[in-house]
Amino acid sequence: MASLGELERSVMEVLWSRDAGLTANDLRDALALRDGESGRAVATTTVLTVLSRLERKGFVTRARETRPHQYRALLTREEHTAELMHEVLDRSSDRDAALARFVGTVSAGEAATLRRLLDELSRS
Amino acid sequence: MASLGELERSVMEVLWSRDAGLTANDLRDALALRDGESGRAVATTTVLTVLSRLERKGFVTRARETRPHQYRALLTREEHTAELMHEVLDRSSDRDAALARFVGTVSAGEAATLRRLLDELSRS
DNA sequence: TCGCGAGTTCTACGCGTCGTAGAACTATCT
DNA sequence: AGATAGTTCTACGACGCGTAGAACTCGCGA
Repeated sequence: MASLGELERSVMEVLWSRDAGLTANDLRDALALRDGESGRAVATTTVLTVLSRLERKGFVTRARETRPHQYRALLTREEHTAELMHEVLDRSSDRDAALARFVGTVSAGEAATLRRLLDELSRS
Repeated sequence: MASLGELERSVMEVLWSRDAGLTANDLRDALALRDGESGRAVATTTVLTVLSRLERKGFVTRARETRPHQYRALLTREEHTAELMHEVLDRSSDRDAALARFVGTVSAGEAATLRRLLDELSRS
């Protein structure tokens, strides 16, 4: 999976935080709000450029029917994260050893979460 | 953690595959062998450049005492992978949900591995 | 001790990506 | 048909990376 730049990531964050389709202007406004005073005020065309790139990279689809095109994320944030984790794992030659390292470094709470999830998995 | 380019990754692969310290020439040779006919024959200076960049990025240390400097990876490949997985997970706002997605998409064998690892974890 | 050669650092270029956005084009509504 | 909102095209500067020659340094052998 291609990786994301700073602004590209921010746009994805906004798209993930709302699951309705958003327009370029919605996104421009959301970005302006999100970063508040700190001052990321980008032009609408800028947003449109990154949206095109995100579309090309397969992160975003747009509805071309409606006139202000509606943009939405193809995957949920969690799906995206899971996919990235798999990708990282796939690059490792010894997946089990890597998993062992990973499990060895998760917090106690997350270990519990993992146990519960695996439990549910085996029960179904 | 900074990300790696193509050649940078190849160099790390070689360093990970042998745990002794390697010199730039060792690495040049190993890269030439690895890719066999397919023809990645890089100059020693090229290797040295990427080694410097890898050092700057914190992936590699070098022993400056010996004259042909000895380079070695700072982390094992598994540690590196685990760290990347954490990094990915840390970017997610809902870690548990992301973990759930991840667990939901691992193979049966890996699920078993995870159970065993978590078991060992709780036993210690 | 002095220079040679292996090894290292410096410098640089070309390409690709990303943030950035104006200019040019298109579609819609009145 | 014209104004206006929206979209695409084009472009530029910065930066990362592959690539490697040029310049420099250091230790060894004469």
